[in-house]
Amino acid sequence: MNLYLYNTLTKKKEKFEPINPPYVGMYTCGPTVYNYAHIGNLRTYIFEDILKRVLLYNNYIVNHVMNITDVGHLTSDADEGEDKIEREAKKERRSAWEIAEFYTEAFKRDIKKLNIIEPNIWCKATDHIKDFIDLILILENKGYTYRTSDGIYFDTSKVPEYGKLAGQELENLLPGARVEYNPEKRNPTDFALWKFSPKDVKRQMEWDSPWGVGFPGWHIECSVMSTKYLGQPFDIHCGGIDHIPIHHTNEIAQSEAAYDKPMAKYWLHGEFLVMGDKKMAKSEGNFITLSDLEEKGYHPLAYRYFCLTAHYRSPLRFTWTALEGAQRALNRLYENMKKYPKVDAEFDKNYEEEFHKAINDDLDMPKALAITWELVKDNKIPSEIKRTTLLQFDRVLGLSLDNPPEIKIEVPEEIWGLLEEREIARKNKDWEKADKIREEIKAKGYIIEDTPQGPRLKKAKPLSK
RNA sequence: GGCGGCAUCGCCAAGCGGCUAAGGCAGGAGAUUGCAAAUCUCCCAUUCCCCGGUUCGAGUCCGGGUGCCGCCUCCA
Repeated sequence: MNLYLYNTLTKKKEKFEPINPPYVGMYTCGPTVYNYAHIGNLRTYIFEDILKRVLLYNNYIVNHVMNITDVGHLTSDADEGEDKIEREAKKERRSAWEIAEFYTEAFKRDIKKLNIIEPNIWCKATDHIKDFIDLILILENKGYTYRTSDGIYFDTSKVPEYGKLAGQELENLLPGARVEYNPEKRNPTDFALWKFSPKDVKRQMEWDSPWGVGFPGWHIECSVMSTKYLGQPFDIHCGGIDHIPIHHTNEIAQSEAAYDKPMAKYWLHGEFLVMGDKKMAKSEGNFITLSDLEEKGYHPLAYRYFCLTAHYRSPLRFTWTALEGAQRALNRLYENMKKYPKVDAEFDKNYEEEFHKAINDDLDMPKALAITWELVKDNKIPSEIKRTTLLQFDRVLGLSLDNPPEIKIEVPEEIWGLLEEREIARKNKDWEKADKIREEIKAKGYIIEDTPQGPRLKKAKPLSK
């Protein structure tokens, strides 16, 4: 079955044809590890995971590379401002290296909880300084660079196609734009390849280079590491939609200038998660982390399910009610799965084909989920077949349908006491007292479900906002 | 100022010119329960922001409004 993907480069849905089938090289821009990821960041990684799983489902052999930006990402793309990692280190009174290490681990924990398959290769920027310098040297030899007082810059006017990914013309960037003006730059879109360490402050992360002590620019990192591990051109490059106009545009400029061939064949971008009507962003101060969700009693996979209800190229509006809905829907899938007998059976070919068609149509996960529900509700399909078919779907959905996670909650001693008291009242058919205790427990944030096996506790969830 | 996108049930959200406008959540009715919860069954948009147009046929294409968002600062 053909796979179709929307390519930002051509602005069209295209038939996916890897350069060297059945191998697929895929590079996804990883996190800058100066803080926890928020669920908006994580939406993109979920989208990329779905993409990868769909490729695997189509029997491609995927080599997935993800970078960790642990140096060089400044607080402004105008190449002003501080290095994000160093700034955070100062704030937390830890070394830059510790900060990077700490948030890298936090990130890896998050994606694990979301059932995101780990990349085949993780690469850290600080492990590739020599490679960055090598590429800058190539660019320098080809005349693409120039020196200013604070670094080595890439001259974007030397690239006729500059901005092709974003569809932006150089000339249109000036008027009204909120660009910090750097008088030493030849063009407003020029960007730093290598930045010199400031004279007055000692940086924690800095290296020698042919141009002086300093650190690499952000964009060079992805250009170098993607090509190093995947060759050039490689098949797929992904990232958030925000990377189109600058980061990916600059990657393309560098890589194609250096090697005179396309950087990647397909460029895919995930849309934003929005909060109210605004995007979720650290700078907007409206961000929520995965731990925030967990603290409220939501499972990370409920968030994954929530993300699957929207197409990756549409903005998705986050509300607590919508997340609650996702959690409930997912629980229902789990409940259904538990009922089905665990015996070997062939999956249902018709449903599988429908599902396959949906995911191959530019990852139409909302459709795929709709098909999933149709199957669950179809009483013409025997339950053991439902089970195997759903497990087949779960190779892409990644919702752990075969092994539903238990939501662990911490219950204080006090609640256990009340619960016991209520059970005694119930045995004595003192319903009034039992209901009163139930109310009391509810007031303390827990909901009781009486089952034939005894009472079960759940954390009450705030539905507001 | 430039570029791009979006407006579909109370909420989230599919749909990309043609069967009766997916699906989930919420809501309603019933089964179950001491009552609940959970679970199960059934019901739940003659209509797609507004106005024109193209077409045998439009939520889907075109033109014009209105409202909103993103990017051109950092961002997934």
